[in-house]
Amino acid sequence: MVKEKSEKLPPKENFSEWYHEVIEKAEIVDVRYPVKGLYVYFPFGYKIRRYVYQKLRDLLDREYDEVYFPALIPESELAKEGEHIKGFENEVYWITHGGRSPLDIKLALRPTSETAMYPLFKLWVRSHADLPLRTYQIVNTFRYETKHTRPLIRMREITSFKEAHTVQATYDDAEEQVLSANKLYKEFYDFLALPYLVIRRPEWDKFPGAVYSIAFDTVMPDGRTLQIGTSHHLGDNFARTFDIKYEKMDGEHEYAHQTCHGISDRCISALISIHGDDLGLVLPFEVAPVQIVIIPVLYKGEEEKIMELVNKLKEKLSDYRVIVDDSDERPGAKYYKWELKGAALRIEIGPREVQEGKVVVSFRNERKKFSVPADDVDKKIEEFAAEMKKQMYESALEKMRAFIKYFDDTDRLEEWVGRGVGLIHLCNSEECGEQIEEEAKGSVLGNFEEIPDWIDVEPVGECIVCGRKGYLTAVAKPY
RNA sequence: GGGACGGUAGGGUAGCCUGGUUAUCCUUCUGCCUUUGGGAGGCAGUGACCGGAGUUCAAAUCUCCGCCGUCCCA
Repeated sequence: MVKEKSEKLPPKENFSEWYHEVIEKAEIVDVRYPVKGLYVYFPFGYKIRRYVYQKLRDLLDREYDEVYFPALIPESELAKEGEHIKGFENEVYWITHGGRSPLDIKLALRPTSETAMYPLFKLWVRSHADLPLRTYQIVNTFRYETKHTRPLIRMREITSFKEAHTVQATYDDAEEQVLSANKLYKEFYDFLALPYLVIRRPEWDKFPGAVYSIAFDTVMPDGRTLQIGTSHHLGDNFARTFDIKYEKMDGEHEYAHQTCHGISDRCISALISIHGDDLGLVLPFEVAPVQIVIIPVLYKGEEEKIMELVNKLKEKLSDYRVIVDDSDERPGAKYYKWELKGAALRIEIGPREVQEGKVVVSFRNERKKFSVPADDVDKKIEEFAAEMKKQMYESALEKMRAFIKYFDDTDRLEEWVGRGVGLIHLCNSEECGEQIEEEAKGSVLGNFEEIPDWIDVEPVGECIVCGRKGYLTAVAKPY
């Protein structure tokens, strides 16, 4: 008889509830910190963060240098770039006092670091030989969000903002950098087995101060989209504001061109949301805090023989993050526990295995179980990890595809948006964009920068609103 | 910005209308016994009325203020 257990998660179809429960029960973040929009990473969640961001660091370290800039920005710098400050002024936290004395110049808690970094970039960049300058930092940023805050999705303190900032000589060089950043993001999200759409944000929704913005969007299990990466071409807008010039070979001075690109904690919320299932977390092997859990099935009188095989195997698997769960619980309870925590591989060892010299292996993602000779397991781990990731990616992509549908009629589009992503042809005028946002009760994410091969729609067609030339555009309800 | 609702152990809750017993139940947690191939059982134990003021012989319960949170509308 199956008893309804209170520790059971709500089903994933009930996504919002599932998400909050899994984040607490699997010990990702503690939502009980007594300030709205600020969250605490549990040790377990912080491990996931560390492994995910380690990958991001490894990718960036190929061509960027890590730096650190202060968290406080003087008002005078923050306000220099007109468009930029307009985009952020309603969400900036201000430090107005030092002790009891009011400050002469207020200090902003960085909402993002352009205006912290670029005054120094002016000093760092002197000649063409200093370019390209490629830097990144992984820091916390603050935004006074008034809309519904959500753990890892919309936070007042973004705890893990990876922001890269580059300086190039020419517009084209900077454009190349944007493309290279996109490539890097693809590698990152492929590593996490997360599918994405690469979309150019409409003019009215680009990063404040940018020439154009490209975003990576993914689709959450409820059909709403989540922006999980951005990359912006800043042209020479900031260079003119902050006077970043370089001396060319011929001795002339010219304004530099810049890009910036960011990834935040949202990559972790996507990881949890997209791969997770009714039982809890499902994580790619590489970022699972517990890659392998060994569960001894101890029968009376045979404990010693069983533990002998368990310990031998643990030794052989010492290259991985392995846990032997020999706690005083029934095996079934342990299976559920480690499934909740997203342990990628489970190995069961009981009297049968000792007798046959085999072990039972179970994949977390598809929960299939099979026997492997005990002597071979260690050599098969990489193969298992790769197989699981492939399955996870395929399953995630299949789900995303089901959320994406083309429409040539706004009524049907409206019915769909909010449950999934609508594709339409749309011209790039703001009037048509606004009209469609109103009618579809969603947001125009923008034109496809790259159309995935599984989308079988013409890239160009008649604008659904005005009939002029329109481009393939995504409309959705974003987080 | 406007409105509605809420705050009782680590989590979820009952009690509040109609003030009065040792504050209910589930879960978690600790210890012991027993058990172990998909959430076992028994016994014992730890743990709570958001803060302040007021009314009253007596406040989780009624009143006011504060703080925090959730939902809805702009």
